[in-house]
This record gives sequence, structure tokens and C-alpha cells, in this order.
Amino acid sequence: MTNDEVAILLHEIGDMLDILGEDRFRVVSYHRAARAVEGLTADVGDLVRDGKLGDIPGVGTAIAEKITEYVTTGRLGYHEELKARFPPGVLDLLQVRGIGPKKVQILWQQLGITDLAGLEEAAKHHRLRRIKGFGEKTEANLLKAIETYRQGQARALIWDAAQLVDAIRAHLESRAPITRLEAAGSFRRMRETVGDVDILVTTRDVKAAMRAFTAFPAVKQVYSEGEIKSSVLVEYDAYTGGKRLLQVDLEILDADSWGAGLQYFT
DNA sequence: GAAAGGCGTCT
DNA sequence: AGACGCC
Repeated sequence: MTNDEVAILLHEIGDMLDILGEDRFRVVSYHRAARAVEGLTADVGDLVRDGKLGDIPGVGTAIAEKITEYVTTGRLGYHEELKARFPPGVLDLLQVRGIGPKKVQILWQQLGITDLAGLEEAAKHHRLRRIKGFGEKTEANLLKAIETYRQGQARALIWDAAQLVDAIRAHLESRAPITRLEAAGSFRRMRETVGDVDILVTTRDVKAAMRAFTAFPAVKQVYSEGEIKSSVLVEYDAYTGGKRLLQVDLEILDADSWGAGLQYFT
């Protein structure tokens, strides 16, 4: 039982409670606890054994009880009960970029959309844009996101990610005065695989650095582009052959918040 | 259920 | 401006 598995489970409970319109505080509590478990250096299984779960900030008696159940039995009744309240397919919608609990609730309750195919159909026939919070742009983005989701964004081998980071570094350094550049997140934690890459940068020309990043030749899609923070989808050559897709985020930091940023994003 | 928040996008 | 999604 890994910390990540426990964290995913807690996040899922939070999302399900959110979709069901349950108390905001409980929703936030589960996500907060999940984040705390993600960031743990100790193994959650060891903490259960030593009765130290309560030491985790964000984990109180109720959540500690649930973590214990999952770690000791491999199952979590509360999670299963919640899951049983959803038609199959509804929770898959959360996997589409741009769809969160609020939008799942609306799609499900107001349009009866319970799976990916239904969402795609509705977007194609412009049935979404009449719903509160949705518009023309959202429909277009969703169609693209569904396509990307279906292409399957598997986790990248750390070696492949390292090649990609090197290429991005060379590209940025050739186009902007980069003073520091480092990949944070799971990459810096030296996992075997990464689900995305977070790159932190300090530079004397923020605009040029950001422009260079989103103009990196292998960028297939720009999810967002701000002054100091951007997110893109990049194509890379897998070591095992073939082209793959990976999300890469760039954050530009002040020189004096470099250490804190590295800490925070790792 | 137990003590977070900032940035970017869309309506 | 407010809601939402995401890190």
C-alpha cells in the first residue's frame, strides 16, 4: 500500500462528496488530508503500525480510521459505498482536463451525461453551451481534451523526461537570459516515472522566457499561458520507440523565492 | 472533518 | 466579478 494509493483514494472521496453536493468542509478536509499524505516522507503503512497517523496535519480521527482500514484490509468500505452511488462512467469524466467535480455534477444532473461518449456527443451537437458555466470555448476545449485523454497520456520514464528537460533547457537558454532552471516535482524526487514535469526558472527577462517556452517546437497544445505560469502538452520520443505526450508546466520565480519554490513544488 | 492559497481561463 | 480547475 503506497502513500500515493492512499492519497488517490482520499482525493476520490473528496471528489465524490463534491459531486454529490455534500458539505464543503468535508470535501476540503479529504483533499487536504490527501495532499498531506502525498507529501509524506514516511510510509503511511508504518505510521498506521505505530499509531502515528494523527501526527499528520490534516488527518483527524475519522480519516485516520479510514486510512487504517485501507492499509490493513486493502479495501475501504466508505469509498465503495460512495462509488456505488454513481452510474458507471460518471467518475471517468473527472479524467478529462477542464472537468472537475462541479462540472461533472452539472453534466450528470442537468444533461444526464454519464460517460465520455455522452460528453463528446453533447459537445459535438452544441448542447453544452446552453448550460450555466459552459460556452462555445468550453465545448471546443472539451473536444480537444477528450481526444487527448483517449490518446492515453501514460506516465513517462524518468530518462525520457530528462531528455525532454534538457531539450527545453537548451531552447530557453538560447532565447532568454535564464539564470536558474530546474525540474521540480516527481522528477526531482527521482521517481522511475513521472506524470508531468514542473520546471522552475529565474530569469532577467520574464516575457522572453515565457514566450520561448510556449514556442518550444515539440509543443502540441498550450493549455494556459500567463505572465509567470504556463502549461503545455509536449510530444517527445520515447526511449522504447514512438511518440508520446507529456504535460509540462513552467513557473517563473523571483530570485529570492527560489528555495521556497523548489521546496513547494517538490 | 479539523484549520491553504495563488494563478489562469471562461462566462 | 465570480466560479471553476489545477498545481
